[in-house]
Amino acid sequence: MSKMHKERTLTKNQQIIFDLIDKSPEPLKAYSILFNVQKKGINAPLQVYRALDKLVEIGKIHKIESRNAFIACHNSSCQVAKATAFSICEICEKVTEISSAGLSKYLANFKDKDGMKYSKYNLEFFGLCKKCNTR
Amino acid sequence: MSKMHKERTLTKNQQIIFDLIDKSPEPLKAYSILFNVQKKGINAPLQVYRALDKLVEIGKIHKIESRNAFIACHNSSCQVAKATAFSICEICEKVTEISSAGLSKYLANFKDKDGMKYSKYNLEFFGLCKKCNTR
DNA sequence: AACACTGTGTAATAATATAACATTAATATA
DNA sequence: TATATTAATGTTATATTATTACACAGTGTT
Repeated sequence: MSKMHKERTLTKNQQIIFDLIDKSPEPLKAYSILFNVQKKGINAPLQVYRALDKLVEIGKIHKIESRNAFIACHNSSCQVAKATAFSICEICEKVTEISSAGLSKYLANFKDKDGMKYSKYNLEFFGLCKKCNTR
Repeated sequence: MSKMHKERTLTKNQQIIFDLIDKSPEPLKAYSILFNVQKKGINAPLQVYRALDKLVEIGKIHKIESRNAFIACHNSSCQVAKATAFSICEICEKVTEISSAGLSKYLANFKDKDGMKYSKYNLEFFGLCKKCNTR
């Protein structure tokens, strides 16, 4: 077997919460997640936040900071949450993860005035999605 | 008089809150602002949030989304909050607004897979600042 | 005057997130 | 196997961030 990505086994709570986010067509908020998993035995905000923290840490989901919401990672190249870019529609709130080799290369190599490089970034673009743009 | 940037006159609350943020060496959170301006007659969260919203809207301050904090704009070229970039030190939490013509040009012209351009963006870089990096 | 618009003041509450503590499960390694 | 260690869980309480709803004041129209 070749040296491939180590698939971490999720714990029960992590799996429940990841499944929910992964199936969702839109970013989910922590308390909306909570309400949706209460039937599965997850009762408290902290249980949700702990799973979310870990899932973000291992790159299975991303947090959309401007919306306080979470989305599954659909970018096979980002095993860790260190370089994220999204487009956000200001009308319908549709969020899409951007995977552009050019963009990620540009940002990963970006240096500030002092020549400083950074280990992580998060970029959120805002505008109108195709559908909302032509309405 | 030439066609220069129209300096909007801030209202009393807006001015009080802008002054506080503008003098601060670090991003300020809404409730920390509230505590600091109570002696000036601003008593309620909503008064703070309303001023913050307006100040963000007219580009006098920016919100650091990942920190829920507000910083004065020190980038003369951004009269409106439509294209922002920051570096954030993960140790000391120092936040600096990045003004790079190259970066802003690259991002302003960025098109996604569908050729879609976006009207706004917010970019947050994370890493260690110079000081923390050499400690 | 009547209207629209923007901002203010206040109280109440909603939404987001963490602290603190006790317990249990999983992993590692002696 | 025992035991030490780390990671995850469960629960209660609480802190932090942000908005809703309503009454009113100032300013500039028409």
